[in-house]
Amino acid sequence: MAKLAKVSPITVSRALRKPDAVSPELRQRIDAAVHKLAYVPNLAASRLASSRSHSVGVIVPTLYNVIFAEYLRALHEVFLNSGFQVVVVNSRYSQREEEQAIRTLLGQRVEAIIIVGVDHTPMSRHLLTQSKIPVIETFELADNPIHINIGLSQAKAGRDATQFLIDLGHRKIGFVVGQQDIRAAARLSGYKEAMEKAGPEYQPMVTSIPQHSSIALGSTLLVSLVNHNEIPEALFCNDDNLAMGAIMKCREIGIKVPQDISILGFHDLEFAASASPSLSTVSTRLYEIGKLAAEAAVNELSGKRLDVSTQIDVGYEIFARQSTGKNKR
Amino acid sequence: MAKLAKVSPITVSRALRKPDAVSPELRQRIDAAVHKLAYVPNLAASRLASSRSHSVGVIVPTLYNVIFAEYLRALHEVFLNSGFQVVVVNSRYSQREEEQAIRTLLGQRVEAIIIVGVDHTPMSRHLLTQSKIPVIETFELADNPIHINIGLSQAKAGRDATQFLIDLGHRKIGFVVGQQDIRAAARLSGYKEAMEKAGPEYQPMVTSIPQHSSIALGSTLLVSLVNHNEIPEALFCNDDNLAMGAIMKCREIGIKVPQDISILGFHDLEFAASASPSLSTVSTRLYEIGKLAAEAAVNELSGKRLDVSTQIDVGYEIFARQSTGKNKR
DNA sequence: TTGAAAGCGCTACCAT
DNA sequence: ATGGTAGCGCTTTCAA
Repeated sequence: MAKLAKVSPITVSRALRKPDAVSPELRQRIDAAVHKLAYVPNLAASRLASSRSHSVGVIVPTLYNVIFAEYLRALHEVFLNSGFQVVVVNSRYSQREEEQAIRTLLGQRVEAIIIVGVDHTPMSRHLLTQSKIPVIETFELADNPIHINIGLSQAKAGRDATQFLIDLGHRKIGFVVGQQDIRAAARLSGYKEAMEKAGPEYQPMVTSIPQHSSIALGSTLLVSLVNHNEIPEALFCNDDNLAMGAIMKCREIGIKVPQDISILGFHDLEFAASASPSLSTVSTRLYEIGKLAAEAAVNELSGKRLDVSTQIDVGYEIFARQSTGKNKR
Repeated sequence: MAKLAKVSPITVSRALRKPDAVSPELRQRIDAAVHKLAYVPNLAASRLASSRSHSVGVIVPTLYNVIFAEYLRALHEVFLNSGFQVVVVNSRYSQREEEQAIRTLLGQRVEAIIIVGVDHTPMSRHLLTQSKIPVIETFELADNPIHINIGLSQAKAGRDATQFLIDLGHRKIGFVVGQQDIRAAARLSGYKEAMEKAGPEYQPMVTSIPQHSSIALGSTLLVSLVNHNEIPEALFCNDDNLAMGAIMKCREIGIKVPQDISILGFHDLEFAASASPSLSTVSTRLYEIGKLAAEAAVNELSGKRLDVSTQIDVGYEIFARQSTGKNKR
């Protein structure tokens, strides 16, 4: 490469990184050679020599549904604008794979890690703590954050969501979930707490099929509910995908929403507001979490270490739309 | 690190990569030091020295909806099982960002690239061609594949889908699309071709809002259709997200599907079969494309270069479900 | 503005 | 089974 352009390697390096520092003639010779050879600098060598990777790592539990879409969008927007490449790794809801992902990302010397959740294997925690890079844990609130933590109390959200259904006059309230990740378990515990507090006639009913969440799974879950139990007066679904599927299955088999059954989702995914009936749900501010997380990372990296708290509770909000209503039974 | 365990660096390297090649005592000393320091080998150095990255690059146009979910799932399954790390990069439907993604991935010396689509900037093509690694272009059929190509004719699928609606007796058939990527344009051209061939009373009606596809956008598009035109007898939606949104909006405003309007989607996404009414759509075998692509890459990399064609047409299939029916108007 | 020398942290190769 | 040597392809530092 350097030979083809008849310059020294260091000049090539400079021409590629700061073209202004090189004379026009040389730059042109180099550009020609670069193009001719389809030369792409070896990032491994570059990273090794400069000990900068210009990349950040993002770990999400799934790429197979739309739950983290807005979150990822926010992360991409902020990081790309700040000159960082975003490496997305999918832990597939497995702490083992999450630990593997952390190793991979640290091995790549990403300059920050944004990770969903606050529960990790002891080894993961250890790796993250020792890594000396900014670590942003998101979506939940940690008792003991590794570093920066931006999220909301999933248990509290679950409790309030359940109370919202109780306040509508419902007693038989079911909880519906696919594979039970940690945040689902927290919401479930909030649900149980609210039910217990409401009185003995509020019996928890949990329906679960351990598969990754999807609209189709929501339909399947509703069918299994219909087959096995009496139909509850209200359903608290672990996410909007399940809620949407449940609504559609209700429609198909003639159960009216919300007259016969109230259905409440979680996350306020893109389709919730435009569904028919529109979906009542708990907004978790997915975009905002991503934006704050990325900004926190960028701030840390620029050394600006702002005076903001290391833990941010973004809260949540219950949107009462058409899929829930007062108990009429 | 090596000093802490009092062994040579090369022994550390061996202990980490093939523990069996090292005596138990040393291995133990090394493991202890590794853990104590939370040591993670620098992949940049490893890659540089070994010129192996053990990773493959995947470029998709979006991570913000569910279209590529099954495809990604298949890729992950095959590659992880074969010992490759999967690096997913999002080109956000931009050829410029796609070229950037290619540079990044080649810079990382990924061992193969799986990329959605067959249209790239000349520079992208050049980089890919010169890279000497397996390149798998997916979803479309190329006249001139860079290397391996697994997909289907989007134009033909669009034509047949339109013909399917024509055969149901519909004349006023609309085409609905969000942001117009290349595959959407191909399907649109197929639609126009079928309409033209059907006769002069078949006037193409295209409704488009250049935003990324979502169920919500489908609702919005249907509203704009209602506001601006007479309502068509049938709607060919560029993907199931839009179709789903359109169906829900129809329901909301009292248009009966399929009695008043037939709605056809594309891709057979996870929710299509369980929607209510269930969604007629064109299955594009998302999982199969991903699986074949990953297997082709793994084969190439293992030198087994099988005797299979370098281009595979996986075809497509029209699923006539409940959202389409004979024209009753 | 350009280049020479040194070294980033690993692994391949060859010894022992 | 273990280690010494060299070198991967860049960038940093210092000189010219």
